[in-house]
Amino acid sequence: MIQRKPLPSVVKFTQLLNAVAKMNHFSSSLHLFKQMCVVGVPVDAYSMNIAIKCCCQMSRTNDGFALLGCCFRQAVVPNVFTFSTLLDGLIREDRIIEAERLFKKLIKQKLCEPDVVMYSTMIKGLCKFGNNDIAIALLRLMDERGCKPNVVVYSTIIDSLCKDKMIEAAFKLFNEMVFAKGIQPDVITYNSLIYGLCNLCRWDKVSKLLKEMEEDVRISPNFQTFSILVDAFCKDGRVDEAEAVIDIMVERGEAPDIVTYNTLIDGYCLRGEMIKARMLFDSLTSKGLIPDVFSYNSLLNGYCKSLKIEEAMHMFHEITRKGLKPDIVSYSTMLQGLFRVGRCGEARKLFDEMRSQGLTPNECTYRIILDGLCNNRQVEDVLSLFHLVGDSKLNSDIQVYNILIDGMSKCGKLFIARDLFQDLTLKGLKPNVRTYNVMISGLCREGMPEEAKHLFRKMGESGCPPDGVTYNVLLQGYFKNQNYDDVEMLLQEMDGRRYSVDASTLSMLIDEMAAGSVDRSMLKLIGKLVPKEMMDTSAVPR
DNA sequence: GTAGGGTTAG
Repeated sequence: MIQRKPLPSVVKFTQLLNAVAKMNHFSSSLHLFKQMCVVGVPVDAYSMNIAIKCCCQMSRTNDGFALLGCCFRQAVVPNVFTFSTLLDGLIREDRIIEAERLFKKLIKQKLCEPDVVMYSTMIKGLCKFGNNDIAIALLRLMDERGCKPNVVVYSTIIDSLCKDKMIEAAFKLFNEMVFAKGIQPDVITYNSLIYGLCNLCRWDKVSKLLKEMEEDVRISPNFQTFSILVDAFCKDGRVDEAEAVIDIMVERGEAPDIVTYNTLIDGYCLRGEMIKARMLFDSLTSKGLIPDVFSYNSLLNGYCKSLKIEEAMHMFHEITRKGLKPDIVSYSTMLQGLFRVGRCGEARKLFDEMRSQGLTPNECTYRIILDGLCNNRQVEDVLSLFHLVGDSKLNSDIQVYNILIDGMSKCGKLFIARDLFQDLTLKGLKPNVRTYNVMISGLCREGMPEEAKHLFRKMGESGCPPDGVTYNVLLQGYFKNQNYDDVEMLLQEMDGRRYSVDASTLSMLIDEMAAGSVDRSMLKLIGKLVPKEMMDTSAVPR
């Protein structure tokens, strides 16, 4: 094109730029734009906007602003498209303050009149930063200023409310859109609502909404809708329902991809249903799909959790045989599995292999190793690793302290656990509820229920109120230390906060009742603390 | 005869 004389029109060039950009080849598109400038194509706002868009999409919004400068020099007048693109770029880069500043400046200096797209972009930015209320205020404002909100504007806010689990507010806005404004929802609006409902496990409402979609001839569930459902069902452990959704996808020609199947495989693995997981995995190739590292990682995790370490190891080697490369997750999963069955030597060898493959342990790998060593009572190794890592980012993690405090007290090194508990505050870390729980459990284990009680009382004041686990741990500690005087008060407090006893506490309580250490007057209270599921005797043969 | 905004997932 650039060799033709005369040069093709800027429109022809712009079509090319746009086509390349639409294929996500932003740097190529930008390169073409630069060449256009060099050969003297008279660039206009259209082509300029595509070039700016390319910069923004590559998270180089500053370069986009530089191009805006070029606009002014070449007497190309930026328009509402230009500014919307830049505004979107800032928001993509989480530069919300600058985005707000730009938006206000555009209005104040009348550089352009915001249209519905610009408002929706700004609203998206506000939502992204948790300002749903301000986003709604802007929705009202645009309406007042004579710019009619459309389905995109509403859907943006509805989606954000759904993500923040504010489902009632989302439906309020949805009803306003449909009934007060007469704006028809589309499949994206529905997908956001379905996602929100799934997240809250409101399955009855989900199916109601799906029916509503089916009845509306203009809208039908799409690939995304089904993906949301598969994912949500799996997360809630309802893997069979997820599989049914996949069957519907196949029927409807919305071919599930490898990611969809991986979700399902992972769902089975998390439930320990390894036979089903494996069958599904083995059936992938016949469906024309090739397992990726994620597929393997789910299986590794499943086999390791089911303590089928040989099978896990076999699949691990299979990754390389299939021409894939095990990633940090594959290695970390295998390490966890090996530690779990006490094969520390092999774990060490695998760790070295991992490093020789150029993989760097991440926070998760580090925690797995610390936890694994603790559980295998390798106290010296744990401590030397911890000190070796020193004051780095890896050790600025409350979870690391939780593992170590728990590990040390379980290995009979309560004094180390206590020191760690002291030290973490010095590092600017805040103990979370798990930190307190492991520390309280440790103190009870070593016969110090008074100190445990003291810590327990301190939790509320420290802005970290005890949870159900804390109560269970402390209750068990009181019995273990024959500290019967405090039991009743603790039980009453549990009842007041609607916490219940867990299975191990319950079995301990039963033993204590049999031994006569629980006063009969407490039986009613204890009864209230036993969750209904545990009372279910239908599974117990008579 | 060309440009900008909203949904899922490891």
